[in-house]
Amino acid sequence: MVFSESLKKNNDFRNVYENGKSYADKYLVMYVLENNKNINRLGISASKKVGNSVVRHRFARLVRESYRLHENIFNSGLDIVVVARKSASTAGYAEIESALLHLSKLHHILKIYFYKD
RNA sequence: CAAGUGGAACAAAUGAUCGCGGCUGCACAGACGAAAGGGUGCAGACGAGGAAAGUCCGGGCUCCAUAGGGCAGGAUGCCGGAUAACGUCCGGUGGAGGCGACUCCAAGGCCAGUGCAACAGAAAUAAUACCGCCCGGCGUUUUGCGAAGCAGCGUGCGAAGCAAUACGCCGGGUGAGGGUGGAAUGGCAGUGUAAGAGACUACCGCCGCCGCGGUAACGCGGCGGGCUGUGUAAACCCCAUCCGGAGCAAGACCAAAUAGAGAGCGACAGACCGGCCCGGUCUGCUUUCAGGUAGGUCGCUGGAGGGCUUCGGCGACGAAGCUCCUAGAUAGAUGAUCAUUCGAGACAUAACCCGGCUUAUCGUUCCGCUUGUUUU
RNA sequence: GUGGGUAUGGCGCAGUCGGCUAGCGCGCCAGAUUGUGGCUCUGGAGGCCGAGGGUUCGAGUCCCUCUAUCCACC
Repeated sequence: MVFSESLKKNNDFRNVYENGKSYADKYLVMYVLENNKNINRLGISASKKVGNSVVRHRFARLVRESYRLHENIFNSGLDIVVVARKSASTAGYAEIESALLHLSKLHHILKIYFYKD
């Protein structure tokens, strides 16, 4: 990913949870906070309640792939945390991708020309 | 062909594009960082499992502790072997199930001791009390006989007595009959007896001794004892064997920071001692050392490793030769899209490494064996 | 990675050394009381003790495997 890196520290996650804004739908919860840098940082979280290791890893890959393929239309300078809900355990790529883009629109973090389509 | 049984292997496949991880090679910049270290691009081959899971056992490895021995605690538990080790595996013994192939068994010791055995039952381990059965004595009831006697005259009544019967009491014999229980003094049949009893006898069981076979567990045979309560040790316990503790966030190295120690500097600044200078102390500056946080590196994958052949062994396994090398992340790499095929793809993601066990699981293929049916 | 706890009526908890039909409080239902409701009194229903095996004559209790959940330490 060219413009982004991943969110690593527990303190970073904590900061986004406490100070960021959140929207949610059936599959995902998305927290967003401006980080005053010129890159985005993406954090993915899935608790043990969602499923076993295979399910959680697959969720993380689907989110990462969805973000990677649409990276160029995101605004920069954001910390984004995506949390899995329980129904995400059975979701495929198409559902996760549409959910991610839908929540991004609600956050107004996509570049302007995307909305003209 | 059907049903079954034991074992082994595989775990959707192929192609294209984009993307991820470390490795190798080449190129670029020598930017980032105090240092340790590292960056970017291109190419190449490689990149999770049979259980990677649960963390139930065992070992390697690392650090700590440790003269030697014992106690406590824990684990294991038929015998022999395999192994680095095991609670695993192999072979055998005994028992249970199945027509069979075959499967299953925490399978040492309740004649070392202690504890427990509700309810039911006469009684739950202490001995025989209770009931029963048998014998004898006494008393009473009923029936029969009935000398004397009475009525009376081919008979009837009938005290004592005798016999039988039933009940009660006393004394003795007997030993499992009491049907309740998971378990009742070995079982069953007969002899025997007043009634009975291993009291005696045959068979089976049990215990002891001897012989033979086997490394052993144990098996087979013979002789003897008439014979001792049962269950529970996944109750305490006894016996035998084994076990030091912690865990890769182990541990080692580099090392900003921040405590600390030493040396140097009076060139500079401040404070204190002092009337002032010199001098001294503290802060300071430079430097060395110790220390180890953030961060980084190693540990980190070539190993009790896999495959094939030969040899030894019933086998687990061992030996020799040839050959192969196939993840190593550190917030944690396998995904997305398209196309084709089939039966429409289960369970489930390495985290120091191995050997097992247990549990989950869509299916596919192969081999051995058993039983039944049909055909020849 | 290591170690430990809990699971019992709808809820919160007892259940001893294995032994009779598993108890307690709150709640629920019915009745009594009251003009009505509450309080009170009386009676009642509701459990296969997380799941599956095993040991035992007998298991909520003992042993094994599994499931869920909670906690502690590095």
